[in-house]
Amino acid sequence: MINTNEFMAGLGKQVRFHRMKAGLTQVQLANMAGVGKTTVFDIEKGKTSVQIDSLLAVLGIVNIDIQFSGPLSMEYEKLMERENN
Amino acid sequence: MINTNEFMAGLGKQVRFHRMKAGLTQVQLANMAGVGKTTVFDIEKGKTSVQIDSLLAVLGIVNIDIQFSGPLSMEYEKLMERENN
DNA sequence: AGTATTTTACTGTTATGGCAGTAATACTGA
DNA sequence: TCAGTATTACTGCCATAACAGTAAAATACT
Repeated sequence: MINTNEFMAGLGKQVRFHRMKAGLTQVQLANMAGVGKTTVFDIEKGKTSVQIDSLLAVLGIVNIDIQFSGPLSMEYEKLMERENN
Repeated sequence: MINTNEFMAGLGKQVRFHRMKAGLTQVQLANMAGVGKTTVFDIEKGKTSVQIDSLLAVLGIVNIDIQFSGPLSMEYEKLMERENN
C-alpha cells in the first residue's frame, strides 16, 4: 500500500531537484505550467491534496514521467487491442 | 508532454477493470478507500481535477502502482545516498 | 420478462484547494 | 557586508472538489 505522504514528499523533492537543474525559479515554473506559485511551492513541500491536473502540468515542464501499472494491466491492454481490430 | 485528459482517461479505465476483476462495486471500493462514491465514479470517468490523495487511496485498494521518473532521478538518488552516509 | 443491483447523473451543502498579494526570512553573488 | 533574488509563510477571496442523497438509466440475474 502506497504511503501518500511519503510518495508526495519524494515526488516534491524530485520536482525541486529537476527544477533547479533546469535553472528555473518556482515562479517561472509556475508560469510555464500554468499554475500559481503557491501550487509549485506546495508540491515541492509534499502537500498531498494537490489536484492531478496541476501536478501533471508541473511534472510535464520539468520532464518527469508518471506511469501506473497493476497486476491486470497487460491483460487489459491485450483486451483493448482485440477490440480495436 | 503528457496529455492530462488521456492520462486520466486511461487510468480511469484501468481502475474500473481492476475493480471489476476484484468483484467490487464502486460503492464498496469507495468505502474501502475512504472516499465518496462520487469520487470513484469521477476517477473512472477520467476527471482531471481529482486530488492526489483521493486517487492514491483508490489505486492502493485495486493494487495499481504509480511511479515517476525524470532524466535526473538517478543522479538525485545517488546524491541522497551519499548524504545519508 | 421481471426484479434486484449497479451505474450514471444531478443537486445542494460544506470544506478546502488554488490563487495573488504581501512580508519576512534565507540565499547568492558582487 | 550589502543588495538583489528566491523561498517560505501567511492572508483573504473565490471557485470548486468531495460528499451524501436521490432518482433515472443501464446492467445482471433468475
